[in-house]
Amino acid sequence: MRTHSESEIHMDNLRSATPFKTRRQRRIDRRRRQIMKAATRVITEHGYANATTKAIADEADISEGTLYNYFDSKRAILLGIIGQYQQEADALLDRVELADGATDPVAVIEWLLGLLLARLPFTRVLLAEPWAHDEIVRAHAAERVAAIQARVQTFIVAQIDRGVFRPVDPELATSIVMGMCLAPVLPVLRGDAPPPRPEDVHRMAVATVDLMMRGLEAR
Amino acid sequence: MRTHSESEIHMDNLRSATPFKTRRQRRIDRRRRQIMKAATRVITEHGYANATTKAIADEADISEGTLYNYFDSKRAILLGIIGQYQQEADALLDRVELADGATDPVAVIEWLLGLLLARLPFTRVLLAEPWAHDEIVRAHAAERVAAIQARVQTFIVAQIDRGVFRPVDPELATSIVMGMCLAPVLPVLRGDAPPPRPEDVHRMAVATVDLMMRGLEAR
Amino acid sequence: MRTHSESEIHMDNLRSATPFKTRRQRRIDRRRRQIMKAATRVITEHGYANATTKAIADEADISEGTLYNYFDSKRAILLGIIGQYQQEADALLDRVELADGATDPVAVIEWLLGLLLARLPFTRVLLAEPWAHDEIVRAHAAERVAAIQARVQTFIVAQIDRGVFRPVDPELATSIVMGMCLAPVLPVLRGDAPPPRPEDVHRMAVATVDLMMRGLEAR
Amino acid sequence: MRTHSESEIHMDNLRSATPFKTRRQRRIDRRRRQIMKAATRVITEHGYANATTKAIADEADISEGTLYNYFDSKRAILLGIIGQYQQEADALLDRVELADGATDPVAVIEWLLGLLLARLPFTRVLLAEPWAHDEIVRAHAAERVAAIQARVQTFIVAQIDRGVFRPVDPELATSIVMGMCLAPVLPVLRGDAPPPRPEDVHRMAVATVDLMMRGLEAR
DNA sequence: AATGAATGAGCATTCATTCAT
DNA sequence: AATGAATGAATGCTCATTCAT
Repeated sequence: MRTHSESEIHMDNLRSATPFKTRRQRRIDRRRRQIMKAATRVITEHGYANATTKAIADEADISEGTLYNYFDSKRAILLGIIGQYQQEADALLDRVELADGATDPVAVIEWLLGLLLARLPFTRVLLAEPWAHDEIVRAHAAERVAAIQARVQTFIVAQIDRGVFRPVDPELATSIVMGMCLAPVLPVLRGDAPPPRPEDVHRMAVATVDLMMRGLEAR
Repeated sequence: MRTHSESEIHMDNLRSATPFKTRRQRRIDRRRRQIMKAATRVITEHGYANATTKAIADEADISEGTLYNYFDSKRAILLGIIGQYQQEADALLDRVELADGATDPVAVIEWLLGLLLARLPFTRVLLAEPWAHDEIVRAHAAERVAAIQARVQTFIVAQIDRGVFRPVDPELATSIVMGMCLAPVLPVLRGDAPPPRPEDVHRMAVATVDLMMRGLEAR
Repeated sequence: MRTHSESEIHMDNLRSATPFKTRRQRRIDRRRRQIMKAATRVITEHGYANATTKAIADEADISEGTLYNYFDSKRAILLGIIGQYQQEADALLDRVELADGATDPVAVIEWLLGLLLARLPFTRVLLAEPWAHDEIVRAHAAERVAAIQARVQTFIVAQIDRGVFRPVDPELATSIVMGMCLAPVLPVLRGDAPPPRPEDVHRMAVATVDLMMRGLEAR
Repeated sequence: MRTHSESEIHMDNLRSATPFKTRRQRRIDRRRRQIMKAATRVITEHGYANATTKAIADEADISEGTLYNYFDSKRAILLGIIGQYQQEADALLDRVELADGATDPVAVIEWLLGLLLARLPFTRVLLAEPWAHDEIVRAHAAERVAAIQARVQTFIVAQIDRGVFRPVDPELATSIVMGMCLAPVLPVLRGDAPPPRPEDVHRMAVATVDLMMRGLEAR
């Protein structure tokens, strides 16, 4: 079967153009998601380079051969995972942007931490595997991060214009703000700490926003 | 050669006891550094799991067999790299601690960014490979990060006690501060941005300290 | 394929419970026998330590990778060979034991020599490789020899009790009797002599029994 | 150094022709014996194929390079060991032959068992390694065994002629007699039993001669 | 003569991918 | 469409042998 990439494109076309999919197409989509889910679990636990196609197939409860009916290669599975995550992240950012400045910043950060944690395995794959030095994978992940960075920067600039934020270097501030958001969940991502309970996530968000807005300095 | 561990111990003894090393010991040390340097380049480019012993040997301009005269295994090379980096990082932290509160925070951050960037390949290996899912490597790296975290937290607590910092949750603040420090160099580490010039590093340090101390909020 | 041990167990269950095997199981068994046969040839010619997996695969006319679909390791192949030989040897001993004292001793020895010679390559592997200094292999082979030794000793004790044999030290006598049986075929096993024709085997058995029963002494 | 083989020959010439050796030659001989002794220990423990030149050099307390100043190759060491053993075995057989028929057969067997056991490591190497399937080693060992066999057979024929032994097939009887002599020490050679005490050796010799002369049959 | 670092061919084993059923 | 046996290139590692010092 040489038809995956084409069928992927086809699928995307269908998805954006019309909500109709053939029964066949739905079955294919279901299988692909099943495989990506299994692959995410395996990659999360062992890393992409150490994740064998056999392990992924076992986890997905299908045979190794079937894997290749739905993806061209092991790498294609990783790219699929990244693409899927991208959709969810974009959706979050859309919601934040819509709500605009009116939104409570604590709530935004809490949303973000929530997404990072809820999609823990995906986040791990997204953050850990770019270092995997596979040019294509790297490019995909870098593009993803850049997109998010751009939207955050736009938001910060808007807040400065509006006089809510002090006038700071927007680019550096964006980097630093993103670093601040990532920092509290890093130990969890690394598996060095257990996933926090919802109230912990709230505390994290409050502390992050507090530091982000007011800084460390005593006044 | 079964002598690495013993010779390492010997070396350490000599190092702490006297600055004298035999000509042989110096030759061995030189070779080990040469191999670690080559391995760092290869691992930086391809990731640990994809770095073959052949590639490392080629990069070091020696034969594959010779590699094993100086390290017991591929993993031992990675641990050697981590160990060497650790020494340099500890030295920096010692200097900062000695200088104490009197030090200009901008200078401290600049030092830190400088270390991260000067040892760019080492930093990359240290940050990227804990995800490698090799328990021993992971433990080593985690321990390293924990040590740094502890020293930063001690510093923050001291500043709070002294009334320099506001009373904030020390643990969360430590995470966030570390995230803020790491953030500006992350794109460089990922290879998505070129290494900054010294004046850029200064700008970064200033901006980081400014945000860290005063926050985003307009007043 | 991680299924060897399980499928082996499954096989055993089937074997003892019912004579039915799936088509798949039969194919697997056939392949395993094919590999063991090839390995026996290679090990016979070069010794276990010098038998490469490549040579075994070539001899079995499969690829090296396929080898590992049926055995976990090179050593597992050797253990498989020993295990298979064990079954045949046990079957012979069972038949001899059933027939009991009534049997003509010449016929028994002839049977034994026949087994050793008919399974010449297996015998060679069994006798040569215990020296291989691989603890697991050695233990397997030693256990095998001990089992045979025990049955022979039981037989000798019975004959002494029955007054057919003189009262001799049973343990030493057992060793010596086994040495006597092995001796005539040793040159063949070592490849220093061609395999004897059936009538030669008969002569050997007659001579062995004659010496064993009546000794060298002129009377 | 390309001079080993020549110096070996030279040495042999000197040895047989004259008792004088240069100081240099004596030093060389001493080193060679030292190496063979070390190699015997290592080969005994790990088998020839698993004995590394490093292990042999360590055991002999010299460097790996020095090994090659005294032997052309690893195999040459094994051949040297076999050659040395041969001299000792020949000496024993000479003594037995000289003493002739007058000798107590129990004493002869006891001597033989003693030699096999006293030179346990050598015996192991001689018996175990012929299966190593190295044609040259095999040829050497086979020749050795054939020489001993010939002398034993000559002895048996003489005893038959003299009316001491029954008229039996001399060739088969020789094999079987040798098997009988080897049998009691086999477990020791295999490392499955501890070396017997001198009184045990005597018991073995008595039992072996008893069985050998009178057989098992009750009369 | 002695050393031991350097070599590189060779080894057992793994795994992404293919393809006959 | 699904299977899983077969493949073989690639990997980390070993070790007999060489050779500059």
